[in-house]
Amino acid sequence: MKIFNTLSMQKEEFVPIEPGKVRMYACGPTVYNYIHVGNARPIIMFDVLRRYFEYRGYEVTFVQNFTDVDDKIINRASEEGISSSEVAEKYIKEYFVDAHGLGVRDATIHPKATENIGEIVKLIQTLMEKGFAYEVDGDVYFRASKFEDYGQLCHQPLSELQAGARVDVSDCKECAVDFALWKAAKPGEPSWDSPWGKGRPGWHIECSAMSCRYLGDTIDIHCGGQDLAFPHHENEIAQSEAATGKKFVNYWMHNGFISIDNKKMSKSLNNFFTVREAAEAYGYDAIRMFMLMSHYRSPLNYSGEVLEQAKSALERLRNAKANLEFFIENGGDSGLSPAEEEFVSGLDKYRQRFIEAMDDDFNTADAISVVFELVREINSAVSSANAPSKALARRCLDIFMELSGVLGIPFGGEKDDIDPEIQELIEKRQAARKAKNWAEADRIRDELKARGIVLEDTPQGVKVVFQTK
RNA sequence: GGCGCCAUAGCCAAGUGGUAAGGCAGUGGACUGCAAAUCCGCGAUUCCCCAGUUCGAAUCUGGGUGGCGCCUCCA
Repeated sequence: MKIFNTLSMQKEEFVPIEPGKVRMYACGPTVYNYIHVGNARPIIMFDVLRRYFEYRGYEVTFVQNFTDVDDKIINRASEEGISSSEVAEKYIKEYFVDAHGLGVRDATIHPKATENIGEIVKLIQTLMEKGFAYEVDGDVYFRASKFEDYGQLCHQPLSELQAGARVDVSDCKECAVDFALWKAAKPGEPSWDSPWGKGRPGWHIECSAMSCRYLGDTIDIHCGGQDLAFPHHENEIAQSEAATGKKFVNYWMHNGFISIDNKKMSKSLNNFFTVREAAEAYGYDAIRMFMLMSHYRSPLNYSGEVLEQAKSALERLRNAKANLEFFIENGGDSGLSPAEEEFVSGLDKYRQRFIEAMDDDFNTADAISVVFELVREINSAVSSANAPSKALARRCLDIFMELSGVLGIPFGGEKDDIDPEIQELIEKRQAARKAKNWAEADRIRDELKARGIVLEDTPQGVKVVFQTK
C-alpha cells in the first residue's frame, strides 16, 4: 500500500508501527456551526481510509477530536446568549446528524478538548521544563526557534516563515512564529486552573495531547485538510516531538480543497454551503458520491451540475443492486451452470484491479471506475440470460456489495414493505395490462410514480423501485 | 517575497515513458403495448502552448501562458 506523505512529498510504502494495526488521528471540527461541504471532504475521505484498512485486514484505532473550546465558540455563545458548552454540545449533535447522513462511521474515539485539560496542562509543563515554552502574563507560548526541525512539514525554513508572518503590533511573543499553548482567561470566558493562572488551551496543543493520550507518542497516520498543514500540523509536530523526543507521526495525509467558482470554500470568504443545505438540494448520498469520484488530493469544484452528475452516476449503481435483488427473489431455481461458475470466478479480476487502485494512495476515482465496469459486466450477464438464476444473482451481488462497501457507496435504507394500498394499485394495473387497457395501466403507473414508486415491467414480473432522495 | 499545486472530450474525472479508464449529458439500434431499467454502437489522431531528451511523451527536462492554495482563523 502506498500513501502520499506530506512530510516527504512522495508516495511511500505503508509500514505500520505494529504489524496488522493502524493508529490514525484526524483533526475534527471546531463546533460552532454546521459543517460545510469543504469540511465533509476529509470526513468522508478518512472514513474510506479506515474502511479500506479494515478491508485489508488491519485493526484500526481511529481518533477524531472535537475542538469544543475556542474563540469562535465563545463568540457564538455570546451572540446567542448561551454558554459555550451549550454551543459546542449543540453542534456536536448536528455534526453526527451530517456525518451519519454522509455514511460516515463514528470514530473509535471522539475525544473533546475540554475533557483533556489535565493532559494538556501536563504537556505544557513538560515543554516549560525543557525550555520550549515561556510565559508572558498568564499566556504561554511555544518557542519555535528552539525546535530545530520547525518548518519540516511546510518545507520552509524558520527564517522564511518569519519573513512571511504578519506582524501583530500588540504582540508580546519573542518571535512572530511562536504560538500560544495556553491563553490567560478574559472575564466571562470558560477557564481552567493551571500553573499560569486561569486560562484555556491554545488550538494546537489539544491535538498533540489527545493524540498522545489515546494513540501513543508515535502514531501511523495523522490527517486533515491541506490548510491545516501550516500552522496547525507543523505546530503539533513541534510540541509533541519537543516534549517526547520521539517522532510524532509517520504519515501525514492532507486532502485537497473544495472550491466554488474556483475559489476555496471557506468560512472567512463566506462562500460556503453547509452539508445540510447541499443535502436538502441533492441528498447526502450525492455529496458522498461526488467526493468518491475524484482523488482526495485533487482540487474539487462544487456546483449544482456536478452534484446532479454524481447523483445520476449513483443511480446506475443503485439500479444494479435493485436488479440483482429482484432476481434473487424472482430468478430461476437452478444452481450455477459450469459456464456461470466460470463467469463468477472471472469477476475476481475486478476485485484485483480495485485493490490495486486503492493501494495506490487510495485512488477512489480509479476504484469506482472498476466498480462501474463490474456493473456493466454483471448487468450484461444477467440481462442476456433468459431466466437468470437466483444463485447467479446472489454471487454477483456479493462481489458488487463487497467492493461498494469499502467505498461506503450509499444505497439508502432497506427495502420498504409495499403497503396494501399500493399493492392493490399494482394488481389493478396488471389486470389492466392483461386486458390491454393501456390508458388505465399508464395512468396507474404515473400515479405511483408521482408518489415515488416506479414500476418496471420485466419478463419475470413487475419490479417495484422506491425512489430515494 | 518564500513554498506548493493544477491544466485531459460539452461537463466531471483516472492514467504519469509504450500509443487515451470510468461517470454524466447527447445520439443510433436492440428489448418493451408504450415506458423504465438494461445491453450493443457512436465521441479526444489527441491530453494548455513552444522547444528538448527518447526508437517512442499526455506522461521526463527547460521555457512560456492561464488558474489555485499555504505563509493569518479556516477541512
